[in-house]
Amino acid sequence: MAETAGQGGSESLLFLTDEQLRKGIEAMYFAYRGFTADPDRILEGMDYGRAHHRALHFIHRSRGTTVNNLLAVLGVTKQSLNRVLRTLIDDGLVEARVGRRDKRERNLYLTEKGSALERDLTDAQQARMRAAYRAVGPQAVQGFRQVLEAMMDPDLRRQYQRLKEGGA
Amino acid sequence: MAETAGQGGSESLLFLTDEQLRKGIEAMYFAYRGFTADPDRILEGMDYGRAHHRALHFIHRSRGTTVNNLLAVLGVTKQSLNRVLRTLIDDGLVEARVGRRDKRERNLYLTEKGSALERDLTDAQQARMRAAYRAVGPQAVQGFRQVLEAMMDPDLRRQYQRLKEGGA
DNA sequence: AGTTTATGTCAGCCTTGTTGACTTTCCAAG
DNA sequence: CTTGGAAAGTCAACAAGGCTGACATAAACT
Repeated sequence: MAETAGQGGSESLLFLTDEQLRKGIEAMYFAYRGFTADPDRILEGMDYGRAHHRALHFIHRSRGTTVNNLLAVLGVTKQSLNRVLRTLIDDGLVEARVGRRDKRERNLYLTEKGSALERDLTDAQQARMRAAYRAVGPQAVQGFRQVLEAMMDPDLRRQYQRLKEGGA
Repeated sequence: MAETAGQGGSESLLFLTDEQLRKGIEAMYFAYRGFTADPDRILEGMDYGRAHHRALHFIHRSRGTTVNNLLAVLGVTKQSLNRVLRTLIDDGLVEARVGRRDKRERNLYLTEKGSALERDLTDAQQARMRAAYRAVGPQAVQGFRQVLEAMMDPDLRRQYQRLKEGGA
């Protein structure tokens, strides 16, 4: 019953049952724990946490981005971000240059030290993902990305797509 | 150079580039926020949070499970779980029956009230996932699940697979 | 009888999120 | 040139949900 896929009509819709959706939910939960496990392991012992990782990631991703941009991407309050950013700047991982056009803005850059940590964290996280990708092949990876994108809130999807292109 | 895909040999491996892996990481991050957004919305205002949702979910999923089992699935300390479980029991959402064979164990069940809340939360979360699944089709969903499963820690993958079957 | 297991609980700490209030700096429009 | 609003920073207080360590009880196992 329910041969893999590819009939003509409505695809049998067996993949939309309550049970299948539950499995998807659980898969998402367990996989996310794996997803964060490796960087968390590196961070513990340092004075940093997952929030610092996220800041480093997105500053690396959009060099010279402003605080406001970062707030929009991360979806936290400026007080919450500031606590994290403060320590990263004080510890010399992030540099905040006064904006050239608009001097109210701060353009954020990773220092050498910041880049080094970001690289370590990303390497760890990518290693797991690379192994998973390799294990399942490009076809499955494409499906993975499609489903994730379809699950995002529209605002976040826009943020996500903006990142894929270039741009600070 | 580097035409799309599908040569004979090793699939060109373009899907394993740093950039592709980074996109995957970001997709995971943004999608997870969407994944939790709807139940969180329901919970806020009640005295409960995401931790209560998880407990309700897995108690529903494995009726009569023990505290120890739940601890293993959730991967938190008993003190942390107890805080959550305590309120759920006191509020009459969860019933803890003394084990029949081993009286040290507590078998956990949802009450009517607990089931009702669990259903609301799951409905909200499933709605988003159903929409996403429907938008991308069964082929993509299969890939989605494959990648997630490949990303899990081995222990968690075992937990996950155990849930798929039956069993308390 | 003594040990181990399952559970519960007290106390205290940390990270990371929140709100609210207030300041400084600076751009831009009137 | 003044004034309103935007960008950023900061202080204080609080909440959720993790954590550790210590200790208590009941039941099972040896």
